Amino acid sequence: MFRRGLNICKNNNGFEIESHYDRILHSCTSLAFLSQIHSILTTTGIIKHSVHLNARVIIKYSDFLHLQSARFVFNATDHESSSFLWNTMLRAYANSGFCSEALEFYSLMRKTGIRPNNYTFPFALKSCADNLLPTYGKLLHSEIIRTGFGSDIYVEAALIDMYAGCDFIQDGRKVFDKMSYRDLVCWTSMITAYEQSEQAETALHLLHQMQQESFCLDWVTAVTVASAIGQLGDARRAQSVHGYAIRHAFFQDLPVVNSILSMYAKCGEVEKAEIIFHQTKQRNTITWNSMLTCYSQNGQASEALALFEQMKISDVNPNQVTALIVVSSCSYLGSQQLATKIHDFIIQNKIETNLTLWNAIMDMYAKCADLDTALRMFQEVPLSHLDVTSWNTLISGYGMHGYGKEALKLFNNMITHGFQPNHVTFTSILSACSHSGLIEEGRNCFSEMEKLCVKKEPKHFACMVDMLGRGGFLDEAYELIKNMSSEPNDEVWGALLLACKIYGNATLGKVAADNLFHLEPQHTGYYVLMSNIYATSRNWQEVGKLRQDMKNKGLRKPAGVSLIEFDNKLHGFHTGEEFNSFTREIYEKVERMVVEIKMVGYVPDLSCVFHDVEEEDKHGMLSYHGEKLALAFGLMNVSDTGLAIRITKNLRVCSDCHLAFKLVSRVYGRKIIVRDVNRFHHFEDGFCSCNDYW
DNA sequence: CTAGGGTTAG
Repeated sequence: MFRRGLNICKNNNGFEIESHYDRILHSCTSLAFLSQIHSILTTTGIIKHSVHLNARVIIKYSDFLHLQSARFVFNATDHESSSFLWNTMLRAYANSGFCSEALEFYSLMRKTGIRPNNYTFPFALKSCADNLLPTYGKLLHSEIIRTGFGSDIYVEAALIDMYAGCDFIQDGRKVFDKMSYRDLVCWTSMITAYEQSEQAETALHLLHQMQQESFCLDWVTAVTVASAIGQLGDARRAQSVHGYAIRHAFFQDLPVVNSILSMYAKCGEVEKAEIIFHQTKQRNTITWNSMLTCYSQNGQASEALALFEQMKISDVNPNQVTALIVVSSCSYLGSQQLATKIHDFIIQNKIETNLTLWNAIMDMYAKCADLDTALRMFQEVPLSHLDVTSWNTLISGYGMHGYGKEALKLFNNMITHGFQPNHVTFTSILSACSHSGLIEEGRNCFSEMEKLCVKKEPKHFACMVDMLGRGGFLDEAYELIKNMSSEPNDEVWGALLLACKIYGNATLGKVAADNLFHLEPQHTGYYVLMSNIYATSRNWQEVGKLRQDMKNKGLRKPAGVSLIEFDNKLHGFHTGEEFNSFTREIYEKVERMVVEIKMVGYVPDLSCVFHDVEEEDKHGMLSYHGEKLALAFGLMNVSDTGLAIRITKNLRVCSDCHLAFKLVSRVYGRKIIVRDVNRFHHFEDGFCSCNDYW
């Protein structure tokens, strides 16, 4: 009935039929419905008479990523005569990301003798950018000039995008400069090109020029500008973009909200990002991910994980990006229970795990003291599918746990299997050697760097200085620094300073410290280290001087926090935690703990106390160290004695706590795993896996 | 009758 009615109509007025179906196709939202319409159009023969409807069906199929059906429609048409349907098919390929198909199709078009026009080139160019084919793009450029379309504004804009996409910003700029007329889109394209290649200042400079030519930003430009300012981390200019967006009512557009949210995140303005996040009622996955990133990038990993719990019960679905952020937050916190939970979530929600995410999960397990799982994941992937990051992750994981020999084996395996190591590989292997005291092996690796074509960077020297310094080769370490080809940085001097602390070498320590105070005057850790060196030699005068120096500069010792997982939650303990009903019990436990380990020979190591306070106060301050509170909490709550008590600390564990933990592990018969900023310590029966070498 | 610039992660 339906069909006959249409046929009657068609006989009366063919044009009306066409626009009728055009409307139906336009509002078509499912592939099944589209196929139905398509078959009606074919059997009635309506489609034969309308080039326009053919084009509409092709585009519609490509919207559903059914390029085969689209191509089928194209092939059935009489397309020899004009370039219109060719352009449509090319558009279908290009806009759906089928870049190589698009380019193949373009060359077929040329071979068939169809002349490209101003509509053809933008689509062909787009496929070069997405496909990173600068050579082909340049070829097209000369063809564009030859065929006389070089000053079509759409073609020029596409050229700029193509060059930008292929990382040839300068060639894009040449096109831009030659344009006789530019509209807002061209300006935005050029500005985006600079922003994407991390030339934020140039991007903003161009924006300024654009405004002088009386163009106003639209919401797309605003997004790009927000991104550029985020790159610079300029909180003042961030505020002004925010204001501009509000004044021009761009805040209706979610992409603008998201880009401003992440701009604030990159400027370290967590509170402002939070306000925007809470004000936004219609959030999408990007909104959530931006806020998660904000927390994770600003050192608030626990907040990120808490937000993730909220996201789970929201109506928005986490994706691969979400997984990456959450996984890296968990790596930072080092909680094994959470690691398993997050991994399960990824599997249950069928989040596609590419190699990047796979490596991140491996890293999470390694940093949550579950090396076995990390290794299993590594072995699950065929060798040919692994990348350098996979190897680096495992090498550094083994290194952190003090398995230097295994790390070296992995490193050698990697070379044997023909993988090209990079700068991260050497940082990992050198620090692995350092943690295990494998000095000779470390020296060998270091000297092999040139042969393996990896440039020696300051951080590699820092690893070497750390390794030699811990091993007691202070002079060799200092010589290495003096012979560096580039200027030694704070990491290098920091490693030397640490070694001087271990060996109580105040003279060399002062050399390192003076360099550090010059390079990083705001970094409190170095003042603390140097004054610890003075404190060890009871040079209270110098300790006082340094402390006054810090006071004058308004510096404070960073707050140490120790995290312990219990009941699927993380509990944080700060040094000098306030006394309340909850902590009272814990303090009492610490007191009992100290009494018990004193019976097996514990003598508090007072050198860890920074301030030169009265001796009896010092005892008090030591027992209030966050890691001791966390340990007491663990002893009270982790009732399964076969289970290790796991603690993560944001600073280095101090030597007093290290000693206390060893003794607690013996007296209480408990395994304790501590991750500090540098490495893992596995305490068991009075010993630590680091062999007191850390 | 067909075209272009955009947000998160790494």
